[in-house]
Amino acid sequence: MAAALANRRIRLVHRVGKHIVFDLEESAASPAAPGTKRSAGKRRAAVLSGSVQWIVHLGMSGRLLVADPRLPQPPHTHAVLHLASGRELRFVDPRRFGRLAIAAGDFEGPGSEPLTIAPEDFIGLFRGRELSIKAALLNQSLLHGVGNIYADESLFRARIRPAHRAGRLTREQLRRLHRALRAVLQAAIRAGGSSVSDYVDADGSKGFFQTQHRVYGRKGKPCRVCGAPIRRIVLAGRGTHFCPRCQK
DNA sequence: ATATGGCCCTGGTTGC
DNA sequence: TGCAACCAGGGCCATA
Repeated sequence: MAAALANRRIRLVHRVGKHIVFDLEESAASPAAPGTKRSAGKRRAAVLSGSVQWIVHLGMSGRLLVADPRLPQPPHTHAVLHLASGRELRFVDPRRFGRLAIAAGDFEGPGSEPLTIAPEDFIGLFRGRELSIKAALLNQSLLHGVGNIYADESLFRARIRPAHRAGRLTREQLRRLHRALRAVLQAAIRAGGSSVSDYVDADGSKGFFQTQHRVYGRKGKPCRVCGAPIRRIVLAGRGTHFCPRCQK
């Protein structure tokens, strides 16, 4: 991975599902550094030619931080990229659920993008499926980019029970869910994300969408719409929060 | 093909 | 107060 990243210019940083994608420019035929073993050159040529992407998944506790190299590296710093600016791009991840990878310039997640999928296609994703709508929302090969918080929040806003079988929802319910999911994701992005425990952006700044959560992390607290206590169950192995009165 | 559940991993919280 | 047990969760893998 280090060989694939060396001397590349970062052209663009974007997002595919939950993955952060760095598009890297082809290396400018940079001569092998003095001391580089020639024998390794041939095998690396395939990786080093053509467009390359660096793929980062933050998992639960991962952070990408741009920092002054004179600052001490925090614990659990697993990768450090030395930038031409003199600063460092650090990947820090205490729980090690994050992932780093190299792609050949064609990385795309398996699922559809919730912010751009057409309503009919969204409805079609769930047809005939017997799993819960909550589990379906978390399945990255159907939709990518939706995690536990935004699954719960969008189901609340669409007034749908998380345990409801995905394939038995009405078209109207799925249309509502599609709209709610888009609205939740857009609002969360505007707010800089949900810093429930670990998430920060590249400057170390926390997001603040967690102040707008209506069900996630509010077990036992009154529903902001009807006042009923928010319930928490486990679905698809994940904590799942909903209002027993508002969500049918 | 589809669905489910265990597992990884550490820091924060809870309970005694 | 101090320590241990427990819990959180995204994705991969084995299993049904």
